[in-house]
Amino acid sequence: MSIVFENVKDLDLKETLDCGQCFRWKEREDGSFFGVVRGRAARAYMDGDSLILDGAEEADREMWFDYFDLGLDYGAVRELLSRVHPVMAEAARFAPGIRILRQEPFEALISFIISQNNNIKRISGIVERLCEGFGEPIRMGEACSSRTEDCADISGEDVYYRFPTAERLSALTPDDLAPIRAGFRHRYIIDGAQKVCGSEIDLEALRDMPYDDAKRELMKITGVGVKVADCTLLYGLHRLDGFPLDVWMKRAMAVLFDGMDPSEFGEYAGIAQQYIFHYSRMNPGLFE
DNA sequence: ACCCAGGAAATTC
DNA sequence: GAATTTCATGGG
Repeated sequence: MSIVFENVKDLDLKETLDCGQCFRWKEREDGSFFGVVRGRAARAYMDGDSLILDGAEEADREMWFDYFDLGLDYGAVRELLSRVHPVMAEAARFAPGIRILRQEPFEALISFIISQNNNIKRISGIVERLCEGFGEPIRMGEACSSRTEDCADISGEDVYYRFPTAERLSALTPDDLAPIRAGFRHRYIIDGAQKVCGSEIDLEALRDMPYDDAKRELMKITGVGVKVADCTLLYGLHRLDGFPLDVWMKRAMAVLFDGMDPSEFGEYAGIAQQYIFHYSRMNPGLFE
């Protein structure tokens, strides 16, 4: 079984899945990508302007549509942003197939807690070990309903794992997380899980809250500062006005944009940020 | 050995 | 309060 979305514009899977916004998609030998989203596993590839999701079920069509943000005209957004600054136009032209994914809020939160003072390759490894160690097993194309381990690895089929729930992670100790080798971030992960599942923080409520209020909520978590909060809002809650400033972005804004204020990018600043981040990271010579 | 990695907390000045 | 150090881990 598979899902096809026809006439998809402005989507390049490599640019979108390998630009530092998500950490669970793996590129295969044939150029397709395998990933797990909201407990659904799929293999994604483009055929012309059709997006194919092998292993996905028709019942999840809307979920996948939302995940790839297919309802937004990124061509129009690119034109809008490109008028703000010539370097912005250049960055958008460099990777016009980037889209901002609608990831699960909790997954985005934990992933970007892990991202601090870390590199993308190692972040992916830690996230993978976190899922394999503490996530529910599923199988290609069908969510595994069993809550025990014995659904895994009986048939010889490959087994995949959901991102762990806040409930599961909230019950752990830092030592329990030793196998994922995230070091000092272990207690941050646990604190985030505890505040989310103890309803101290309602992630869904952050969707329609003034941006700065939502950000302050997230920063109640130990290990969540300004940048991780911005990433959680942009990638997990699709707050496209968010503008995470990491070392690359600070340098880019200072050097390439002459200290311009990000708010000048308007309601789609977060998309601008992603074009600029990717453009900078792929062209480090710009800063020598 | 040293430095850096999509930072933030803890400590010091 | 602002500046500096520390925090695990792995790769260059």
